[in-house]
Amino acid sequence: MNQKPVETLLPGKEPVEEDVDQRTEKKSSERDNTSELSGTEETPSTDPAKETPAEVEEEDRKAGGGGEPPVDWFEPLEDDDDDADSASRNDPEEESLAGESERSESVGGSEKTIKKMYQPKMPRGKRSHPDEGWVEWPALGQGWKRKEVVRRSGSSIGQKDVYYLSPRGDRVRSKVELATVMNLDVSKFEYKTGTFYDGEAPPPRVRHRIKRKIRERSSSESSFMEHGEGAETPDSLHRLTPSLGSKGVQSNQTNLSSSTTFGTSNRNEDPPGEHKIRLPPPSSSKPLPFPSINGEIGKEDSTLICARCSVSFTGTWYDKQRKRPFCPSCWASSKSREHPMIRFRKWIPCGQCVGCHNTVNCGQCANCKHGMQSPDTRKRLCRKRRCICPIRKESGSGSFIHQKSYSDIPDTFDDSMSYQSEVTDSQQPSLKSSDTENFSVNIDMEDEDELSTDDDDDWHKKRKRRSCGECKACLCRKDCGACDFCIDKPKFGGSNKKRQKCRLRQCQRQAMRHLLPFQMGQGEYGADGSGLPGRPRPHYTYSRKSSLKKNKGPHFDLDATDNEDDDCNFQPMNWSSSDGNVRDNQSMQQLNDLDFGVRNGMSDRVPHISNHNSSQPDQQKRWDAERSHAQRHAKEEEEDELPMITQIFSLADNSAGSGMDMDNQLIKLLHSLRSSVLPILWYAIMVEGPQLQLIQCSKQSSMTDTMVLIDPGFCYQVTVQKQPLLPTHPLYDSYPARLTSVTEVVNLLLGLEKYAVCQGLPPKQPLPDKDPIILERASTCDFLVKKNVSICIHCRALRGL
DNA sequence: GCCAACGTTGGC
DNA sequence: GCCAACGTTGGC
Repeated sequence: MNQKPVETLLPGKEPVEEDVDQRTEKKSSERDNTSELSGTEETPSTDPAKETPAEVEEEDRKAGGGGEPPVDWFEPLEDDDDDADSASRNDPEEESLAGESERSESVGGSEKTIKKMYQPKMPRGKRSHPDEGWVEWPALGQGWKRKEVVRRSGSSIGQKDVYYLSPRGDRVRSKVELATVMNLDVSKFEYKTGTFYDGEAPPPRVRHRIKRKIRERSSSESSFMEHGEGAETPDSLHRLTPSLGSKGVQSNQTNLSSSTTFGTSNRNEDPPGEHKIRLPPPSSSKPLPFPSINGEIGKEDSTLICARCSVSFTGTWYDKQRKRPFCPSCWASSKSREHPMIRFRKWIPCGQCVGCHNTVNCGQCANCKHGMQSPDTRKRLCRKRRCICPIRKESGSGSFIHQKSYSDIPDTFDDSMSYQSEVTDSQQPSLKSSDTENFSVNIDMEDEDELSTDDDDDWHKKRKRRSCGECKACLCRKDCGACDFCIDKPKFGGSNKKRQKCRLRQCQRQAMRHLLPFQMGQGEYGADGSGLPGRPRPHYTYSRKSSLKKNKGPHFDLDATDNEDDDCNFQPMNWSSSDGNVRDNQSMQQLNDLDFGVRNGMSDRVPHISNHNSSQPDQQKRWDAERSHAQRHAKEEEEDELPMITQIFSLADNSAGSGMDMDNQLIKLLHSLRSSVLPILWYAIMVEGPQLQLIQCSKQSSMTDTMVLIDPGFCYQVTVQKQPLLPTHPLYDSYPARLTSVTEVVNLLLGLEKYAVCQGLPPKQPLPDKDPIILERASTCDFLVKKNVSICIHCRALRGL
């Protein structure tokens, strides 16, 4: 059966789902497949890591199952081999295959996918052209096209996503979207296959495909295979992936030597063909009634009664909670999805110890005898060949908790782990069967360590590196609903083009800068945004070194890299949108805030201009600069004739001590203001604090330098040219102390329009024409005076008027 | 160099 | 099945 590797491999590579009927419609893709498959099939035989042809055949046998019912197209063993090969050498063929992989996204590329899975470490190939791979799909109507894309990396590698393309060019990703685009009832449309059905919906498919393992490569694994033991190697025994078990189940029917892993005495109960369920490894760890005794394993094939169907069976199959015995059939039927989160960690033998180097079964130990005498397909590793790696023992003290990995482990993980435990209970006396949790974590941790330096780990980190998980933005779970990214989201009625996380939720430390809720800092912080929080934009080489260098500005050491103080440095920021309703723009006041924010704190209503020395030239120049700056921006806005809504916000440093609820209340008010008509050219923005600010953006307004600041408690303050009005200002007497509604805000804004800014006092002595006019103000200047009054009484008093 | 767009992948 | 959102690409 090994003479025709193509035939034996093909079934294993067949996508388990549908596709049979589809293939006729994918002729073009199949043509590609033909040539690529030839490359695929050759991989095992050309694998230099295989020592002998016999070993290659052994692998083929395992992979192909010798004509057994189709197995999953993710053949872990092959994958392992290939991975091992990848780890131990640079396989030129692999490179060529990578190229093939790049072309294998379209329909019918399933077979090719097997190759893709073999090279998850390969850098992502060139993305296929969006126009490629589409197949006319008349089932949906004239002009519709369909395309299948196989995920090329990640833990869901190999998974197929189906897309449809409407005649109008709408790209549909799901049934929901399809319903939207077609505006038809698609309830009888099977999205995956692209067909309509009559009557009852087709029964849910039993997915043969398991979650693929990925990132499962290690040199130790490779070296292990070099022992030439094929299926009998500790490696195979140590596999956790159920798919391997399936392989074992399938292959054991034709080849005892390959029936190594975890088949059970009742494996024949596996449903055949389409309904054949890949069974998990048998359980033997806590709280099984047949734990290892003195390292002995072999009680597993005792008779149990299935808690579901009452059928007696042999083995140690339990439900996923491991509380009740489940026969394999019920176990399988209880699994709609196999270990979605499992990374298929392995116990990876060191490959160096005496046990690992021993390639000959002693034939005397209990495990050897068990293998020879028991029909149980589980082949247990000869005790003389167990890994006795001292490193493993040193680290096997039960202190392996690896929170992240462990937290990812679903309850179903036990099923896999039990097998691991079965193998290692005796191997690792310190790990009792009751140490299931630690044990499972142990494995994961160990694997993490093993793989910590490979690209795979990099991949994982890469995917996760945009979130520190600690900053307030990361902890925030609620979308603001107002930023451009939120607006883009379908749930907010957007077109889902940007597909980015809410700007307020972008990690303040690790998100790319352009995703952070500011861009205004560009001018203030330098064109490259140096000094701003967040990661610099990538240059697609992801060589952060050069980028981070730029990040070290003089004002802030916000190389966010991991500065725990980042939050404290968080600056007011804004975001932009190209969607029209929210537009990238600059708040003049906000720009000024960069300098004066601290002095302008909500809690401080004491004027910072404490005396008439405010007339000092530097003070006046600063004001002038502010005014000039603000007016310049206002002019730009007006020239653009586009509504300006600048949002500035930070979840960092909630100095008011209010919780997220209060923040949210403030955001709600912001939203209400945004959806309301405010007095002309008043805009609501959110800034650090958080603080809601109402700003007048028109230089034509007498309130151009006036802001209303609302804190999370809805208390407000009015500032003019960054200086707060004294609490004694009569304005405050006319309005409630807290602005809790749009109406109250609007009333205040309307009231402000009745005021003008105190003009202060002109210099006593006329200055040369070219000199700037320096105004003086009293320390108690009202700033805002009625429009028919140009100078407040305090300034007048200062001059003795 | 920026950024809109979107392929892709993780997670529920 | 669907959504969220990360990372990359190509156009500008």
